Amino acid sequence: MTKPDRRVQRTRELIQQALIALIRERGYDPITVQDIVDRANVGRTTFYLHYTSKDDLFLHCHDAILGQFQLSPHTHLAKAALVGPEPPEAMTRAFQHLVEARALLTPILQGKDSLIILRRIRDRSAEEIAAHLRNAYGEAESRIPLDLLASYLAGAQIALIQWWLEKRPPHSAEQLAQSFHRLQRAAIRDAFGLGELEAG
Amino acid sequence: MTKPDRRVQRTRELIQQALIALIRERGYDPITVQDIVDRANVGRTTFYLHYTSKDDLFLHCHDAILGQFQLSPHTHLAKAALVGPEPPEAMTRAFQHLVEARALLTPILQGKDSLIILRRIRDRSAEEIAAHLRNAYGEAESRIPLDLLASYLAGAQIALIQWWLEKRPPHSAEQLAQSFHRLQRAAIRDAFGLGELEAG
Amino acid sequence: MTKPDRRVQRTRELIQQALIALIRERGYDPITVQDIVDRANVGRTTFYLHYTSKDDLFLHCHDAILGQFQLSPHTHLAKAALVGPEPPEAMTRAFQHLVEARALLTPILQGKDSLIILRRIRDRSAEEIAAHLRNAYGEAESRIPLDLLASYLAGAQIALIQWWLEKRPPHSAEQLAQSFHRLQRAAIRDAFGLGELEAG
Amino acid sequence: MTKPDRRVQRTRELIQQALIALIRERGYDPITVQDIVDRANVGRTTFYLHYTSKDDLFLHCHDAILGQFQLSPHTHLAKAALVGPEPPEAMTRAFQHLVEARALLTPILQGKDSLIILRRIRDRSAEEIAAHLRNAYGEAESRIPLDLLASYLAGAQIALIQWWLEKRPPHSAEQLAQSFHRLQRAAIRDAFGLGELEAG
DNA sequence: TCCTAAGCGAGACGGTACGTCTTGTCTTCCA
DNA sequence: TGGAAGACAAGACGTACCGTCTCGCTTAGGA
Repeated sequence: MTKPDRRVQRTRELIQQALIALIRERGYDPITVQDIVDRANVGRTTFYLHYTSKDDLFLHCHDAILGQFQLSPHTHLAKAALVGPEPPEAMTRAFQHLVEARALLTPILQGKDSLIILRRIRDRSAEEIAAHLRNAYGEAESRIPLDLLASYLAGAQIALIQWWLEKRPPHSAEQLAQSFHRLQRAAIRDAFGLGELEAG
Repeated sequence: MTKPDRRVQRTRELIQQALIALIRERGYDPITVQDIVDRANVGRTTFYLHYTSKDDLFLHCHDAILGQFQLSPHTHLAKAALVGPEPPEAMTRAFQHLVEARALLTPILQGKDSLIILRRIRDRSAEEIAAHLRNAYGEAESRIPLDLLASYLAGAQIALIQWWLEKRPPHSAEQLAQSFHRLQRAAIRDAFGLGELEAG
Repeated sequence: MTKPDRRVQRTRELIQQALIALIRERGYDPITVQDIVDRANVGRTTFYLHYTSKDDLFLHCHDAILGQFQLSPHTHLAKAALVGPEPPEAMTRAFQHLVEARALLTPILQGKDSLIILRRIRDRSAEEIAAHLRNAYGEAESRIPLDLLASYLAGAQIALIQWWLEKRPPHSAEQLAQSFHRLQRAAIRDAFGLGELEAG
Repeated sequence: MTKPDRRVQRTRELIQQALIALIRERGYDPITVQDIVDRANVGRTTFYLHYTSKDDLFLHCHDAILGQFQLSPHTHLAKAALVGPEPPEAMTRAFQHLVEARALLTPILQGKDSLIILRRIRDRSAEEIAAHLRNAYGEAESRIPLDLLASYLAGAQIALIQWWLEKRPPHSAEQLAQSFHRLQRAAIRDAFGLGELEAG
């Protein structure tokens, strides 16, 4: 049996919070391990005792980061949500939330070192979408392989968010949500042959 | 006036070819400047005389790389191409070409350092798509902001290629082309309200 | 009053024996505190409870080590012993003993960290020699300051032993003893003006 | 052919001088490689380009250090020098020089890390003495193996210097020289059976 | 045809960060 | 309640690259 050892937990949190704080200040790439341990008031060795590298630490922070992307396929891809051209309220709120989280997200979306987590977000997102579609519509019904479709949707979603946060186009969160909703709906309808139920 | 000096040109080519060759062998990230100059039989100084960094050199190689992504919106998003559910032949060929170029592309798509060029490919792709749509359909006609739509399509395209080359799912190039074509068509039809012309 | 506490004694012995054993195996320098506590089946804290450092422990082991240098001035510098050119039997035995103790002594004589104990052996040896000479001949009789003479003899003795154990010249223990005896005798005779009693 | 490259020579001198200066200030042991490169205004890498460790550097400084021990067997063990009880003038001067060099020598004689160079001084000294004796008196003439005798004399000499510089006894340089001379003379006379030519 | 400036190979250099190692302290928990 | 277990802060270590720098050698292209 391993004892949880409250100290260990505390140390890890100190280190993770130090990283998050530093990312907000200067972005991810220029941060060094020394910066992190200085900020966390922790010995260099201790850092390597818990994480193998800065990237490894970063991956272990993904809960703090993934949580920012609050786009759950269960709500924004629910069958009911895809009927009309209006996006579910939750999606609009999610896009609004992204703006607020920009300080943390921008450095992550831009830094080259954070590519790993971006990839992970994308893959996890694709998996969730695929699972949801398989569940809600059934694999066999689709004219397009579900894994392909999921990858398409997940990639488009990430790209859209990246584009919006980086390029800062003048579109509002509502507009974003609506456009994204339309495009998703079109893709899924096409895949499952749901026809044009209304003009939109 | 600067004289072209054939030697300068030759040196740059040596360096670029050295990089391309090394990428094929081990991927992009682990390559060091020293590796490149050793391979190119060139002095370290000479390298920095022409390029400011490995990334800078990489960007100057982008012709050699961008050329591999032979997806031009002028052909695969042409109005005529979007009528039926069958992808234009050129698109199928482009996907087939990607498989052949896998040895070069995979390290680039995966390495974190190559994020820059990936971003550049994506942005340039988005610009081309936007220009094409503006030209072919007119900005005003769209229910979705054209820049947003272009970003969506470009992101989805890159993600799909990445997914296909990395995960190596069992779908053929033809299948890829067809699915991708359907999804693009659905998005554009939805944006421009072209209705369901046929069952597909 | 502190209780002797047999456990404390036991722990110290465990630690000391661990050190001695490790010295025999790999020499002194590369041993770490962690090595010692692992070998002794003792907690790190416990070690520092009894000794302040590896060197400190080493000094507390000196009985186990000093005992190997069985050269007592009371016997090998006794007035009677210095009459003839033949060394006292005890001295020959002492040199023979050194060969047997080589496994333990060599790492100590060579390791840089063991300089402390070597210095201590030398100083103690010099003190003993000085006390003996003062006692046997009287301070005033010497043409050479007794502390200087003692230091000279002690230094020469250590050096000879070091040289013999390290360089492994082909001379036998008997030869060593005889030569060393002659040289000591010559030094003391010169100091106290005892003339040439015989040809030797 | 290797070019000497004046820069390399300069760098090495900078580093060596930095070490010597630091030894004078704080002794040898507590100096770190970083201290040295800081003082020498040299990159850490550069240090390791020329020397493998602090000790290695130290050994390469031995000319600067060995020179302080100006006791050449050719003068202080010359046949002529051993006739009378008075030490050659050069020996007295050498001992006087040692006092002046105390600031540099004391840290070296005491620090545990400098054991290496001390050993080297001792060995080289022994070799020189052996060579001189072999040359001046002939190997066969000695009742004592010459290498043994040389080791004895060299060890005694180092020990005496160490004792004098460390313990700072009230004896003058002249006294030291005289005593040391007598003892050496006695040892060599005994070895080569030169009898007592005079009372001394 | 020479000669003179540029391009170049070679590699030393200062610098930054890395991941590892050992030390001595401090905490927790068990017997 | 003392000791084993081991987390921890501190900081030196030797390595890997970086981008800059001198140093001569080669090699045109204009005189």
